[in-house]
Amino acid sequence: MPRPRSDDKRAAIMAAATRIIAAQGLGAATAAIAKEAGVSNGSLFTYFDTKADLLNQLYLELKGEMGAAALGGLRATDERAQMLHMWSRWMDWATANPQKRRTLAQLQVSDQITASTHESASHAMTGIGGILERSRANGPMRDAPAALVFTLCNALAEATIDYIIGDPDHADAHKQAGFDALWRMIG
Amino acid sequence: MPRPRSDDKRAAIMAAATRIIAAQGLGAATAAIAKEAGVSNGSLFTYFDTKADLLNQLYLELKGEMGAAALGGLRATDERAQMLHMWSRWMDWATANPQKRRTLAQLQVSDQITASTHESASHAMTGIGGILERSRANGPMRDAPAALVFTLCNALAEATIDYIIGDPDHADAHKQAGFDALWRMIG
Amino acid sequence: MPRPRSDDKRAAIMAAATRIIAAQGLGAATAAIAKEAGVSNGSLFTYFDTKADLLNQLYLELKGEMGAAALGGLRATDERAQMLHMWSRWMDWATANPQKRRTLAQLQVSDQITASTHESASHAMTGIGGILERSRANGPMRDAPAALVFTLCNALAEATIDYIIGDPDHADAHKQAGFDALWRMIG
Amino acid sequence: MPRPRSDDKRAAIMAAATRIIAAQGLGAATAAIAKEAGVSNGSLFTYFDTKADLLNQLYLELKGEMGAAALGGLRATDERAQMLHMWSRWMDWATANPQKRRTLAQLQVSDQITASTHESASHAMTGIGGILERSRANGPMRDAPAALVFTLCNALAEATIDYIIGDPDHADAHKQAGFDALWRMIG
DNA sequence: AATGAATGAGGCTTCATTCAT
DNA sequence: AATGAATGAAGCCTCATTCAT
Repeated sequence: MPRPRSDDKRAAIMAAATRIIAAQGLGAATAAIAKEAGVSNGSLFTYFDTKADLLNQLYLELKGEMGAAALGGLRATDERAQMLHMWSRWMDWATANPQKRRTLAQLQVSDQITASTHESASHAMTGIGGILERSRANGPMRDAPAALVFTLCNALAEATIDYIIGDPDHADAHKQAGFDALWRMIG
Repeated sequence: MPRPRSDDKRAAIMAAATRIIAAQGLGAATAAIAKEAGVSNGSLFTYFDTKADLLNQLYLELKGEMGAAALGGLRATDERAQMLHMWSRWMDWATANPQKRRTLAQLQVSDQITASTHESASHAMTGIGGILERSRANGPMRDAPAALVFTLCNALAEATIDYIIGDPDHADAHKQAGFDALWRMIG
Repeated sequence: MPRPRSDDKRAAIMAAATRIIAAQGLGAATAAIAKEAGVSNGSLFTYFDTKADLLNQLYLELKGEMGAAALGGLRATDERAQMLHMWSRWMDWATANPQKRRTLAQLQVSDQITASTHESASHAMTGIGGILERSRANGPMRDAPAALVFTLCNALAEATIDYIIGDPDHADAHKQAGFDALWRMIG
Repeated sequence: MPRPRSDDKRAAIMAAATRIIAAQGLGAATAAIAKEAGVSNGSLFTYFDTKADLLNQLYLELKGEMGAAALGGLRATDERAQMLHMWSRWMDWATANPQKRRTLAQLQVSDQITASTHESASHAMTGIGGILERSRANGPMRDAPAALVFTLCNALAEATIDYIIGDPDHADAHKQAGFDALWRMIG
């Protein structure tokens, strides 16, 4: 299958998938996604070989977007400030894009996502990982495996986001509380 | 008097569902579950009204079992010791029952699980919550919302478990590292 | 299968079947009928070998009851008076027992009812047939085949009943109009 | 431009349904209908949303065809001649299309047919109703409700058809006998 | 390339009937 | 005899994917 031309259409399908999956879960029919994208049933399969393929690419894209959002506007300050900045951006992106967040969460645990996709996705987090490494370099977790620290940090972020989404009126307070907890953990 | 409804059979179906879902995901066919349970296709539906019903009950059971495991053998010592004991038990259960853990994780994010089921399930965590409350009573998070603290703690546990499962050779070290992180966060 | 003893239970099942089929159609589950009869699932099959068997017996019973109702209280008067009396009783039974009527109508067209059952049922109509024969003996249809006359008469009755049920406030007028039409046809 | 939805295929499904239902009753499986139509299992559902939908459309079509058949070739003569012509056509259609007739009869009493479908179908009978109205305008049923008259007439027709189908060798005689009875009733 | 009809393999669930108790 | 659990064959419908146009 040759690379089809219209990137717009591809993007439309991705966006539609995000919306539909957020609403209906991963069981959503490809036909529903195509319709939401304003594209025909069959066209979807000229852009993605397979439903699983679509899912994997969507995962990569969302994860990448999230990572980029977290890292945007970073300036050269001390570790704590950088970390806080990143944390804040991360929370902001998640609360501003609840559908993307929700879909991403579903994809994360889906068995349709390949191991290799998971690995690629982790690259999107490299930047975050770097900051994290520097942040913990002199803290109590300095000797723990990097991946464990990263996993813990990620879990904290996800939990905080979940909590914020459930109680958006106190978003800032929760955001701060989450960060403080994080920093106590690693800083 | 007819053949009475057998608790064994119900349990067999639950166990089979755990195994099959761990292997195939929530999309697993009821027929596959029935077969694995050594029960006929239709019998499954005399024990559970619906596939969703089975899933909800399974969620409740697994969550309950996990909560009970975490709380078993608790003795009246200081908070840190209690918390550590609980943490340890929790990790042990999870690593000893990877399929249950995996299935539980899938159920947790499934949109088939009712809000009311989620609520019931949270009761299984009450005991854990109590210890957690006492543990943080004099710590840095003493003023944070209980639910947020709980969410963070849970996330830390899940992340640690995930990590342990991925690298079981150093289970004890990771378990300890996770707990230290937790304690720094709340203790 | 030996004839089971409790005629009460048999009757209860019949009555339940009448009610359930009136409400749900012939597709009604045997389990639903059993439940309505206050009898267990499996008991139904000690009274009737098969669902089709139940249906056939029910057909026979309802048809017989209807025939008997039509013929009750007949006195030796002239043909027209007898016919009118019968017609009136027939309509009355049908309007007083709408569920039986409705179920009977469904059974009449069902392909589950055997040819031999249909034949047996026709015996229940023998009495009616006799009166009909005498009524038409000197009328315009005196030379038509008896069965055709009977069929036409029956159709007229059914149609009139249908109409009465749909507009019960003018039952008597419709009853009379139907009879007059009948008498013009055969009398 | 995709393969357009084929009217032929739709018609084939309708025809197949007529045949299969005539033979097996309304319980016939959609798969059987699809197979008889030479169409895939799932294709049936691109032409009809639901089995009930198919049934309703089939009812409409058959009823319409029957009504049209009855009214074909009508000329401006007196009422009795028109009525006879119509009656004759009606009988002819029914005897020439026994499967359609049989299926139509099943549908007529099925609870799958919507009230609104029944109403639409009655429009197909409007023409017949008109002739009937003129026919009875000076007869003994001139003051009876139109619907009742129609119901009776219809019942007579159905009964006559049933009888003819059961004894096709004397079709013409029965046809005439039925009509004479009708005319005595209303003319 | 785009469209949407066509395909047919399953999936969930129902149900008549049988069977252990 | 009575009960209701057990069985497994269908049945309706959905859906990813293919294909004719």
